[in-house]
Amino acid sequence: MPELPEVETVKNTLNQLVKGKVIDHVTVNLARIIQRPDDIDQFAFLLVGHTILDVERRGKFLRILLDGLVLVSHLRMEGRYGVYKSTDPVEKHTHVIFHFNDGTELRYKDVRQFGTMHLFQSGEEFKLPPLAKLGLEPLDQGFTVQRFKEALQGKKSKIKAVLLNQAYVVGIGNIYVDESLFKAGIHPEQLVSTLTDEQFHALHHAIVSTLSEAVEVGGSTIKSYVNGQGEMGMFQHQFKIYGRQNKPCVTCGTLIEKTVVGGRGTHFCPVCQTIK
DNA sequence: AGAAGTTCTCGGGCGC
DNA sequence: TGCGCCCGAGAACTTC
Repeated sequence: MPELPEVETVKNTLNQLVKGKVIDHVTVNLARIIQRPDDIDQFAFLLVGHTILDVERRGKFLRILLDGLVLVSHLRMEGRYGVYKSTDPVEKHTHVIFHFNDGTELRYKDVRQFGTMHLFQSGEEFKLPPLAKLGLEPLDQGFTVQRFKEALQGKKSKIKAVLLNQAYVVGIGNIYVDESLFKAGIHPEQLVSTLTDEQFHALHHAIVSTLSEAVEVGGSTIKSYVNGQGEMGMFQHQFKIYGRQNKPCVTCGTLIEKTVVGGRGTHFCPVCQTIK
């Protein structure tokens, strides 16, 4: 489900909904979600009595900051958070519940069960997986064309595969990579080593503008994504290439094609996106 | 039936 | 030979 704009939106809504709440106890219904510590009872025990101070984002990960602890959460394909009253019926696929001392609770639902949670002592989270070795934040001030180019320097793969690799630039997934490559006029299979300076500039601009515009409208909802308040994103209405196979390109009218690149469904315009 | 917004691991290949 | 890097395939799971 979520790429950077969706996770950013979840972060914002969680900050409105759970900041300052104190955890009374934690229920784990599906052990595989909890990656750290190994023991889910220990995971639940460690969180008791702690207060949520803030929610931040690193790439596609949420960092839920508590006093002395950090919960690192990845939604993978279909993970979602919601705040409920403790008396509300628990919906199917609810795997983790953080019960607060005010009669509300934060619930994590995940139909496909791919999501992960790692609990760390504050400050430890960046030294270890999954946050260690993540790439540049594309919406940070420091994400310049120069640094973007340096991050991709020496890579021999296709540009789409490299952009999806979170070790170089974080937050870009299958929707925004196709949208960004279309906007920059670059074919998804062009090798990084052959990109011109002009293409790096165009791609940098396309990534930043596409992600920014998506954040502004709350991300994209294809089928399941909602923010922490159950609201859908709106950016899917602005897709120019993703999911538009066999429809005319908005620029030239040529029918958009769909192939597989790096194992992922890939949409592109065969006229606007040529390999240079 | 096959694909879905993600990422990890594995085996194999290449270049230095 | 060893290492690093890269690729593709398959895996994790449920729903449509």
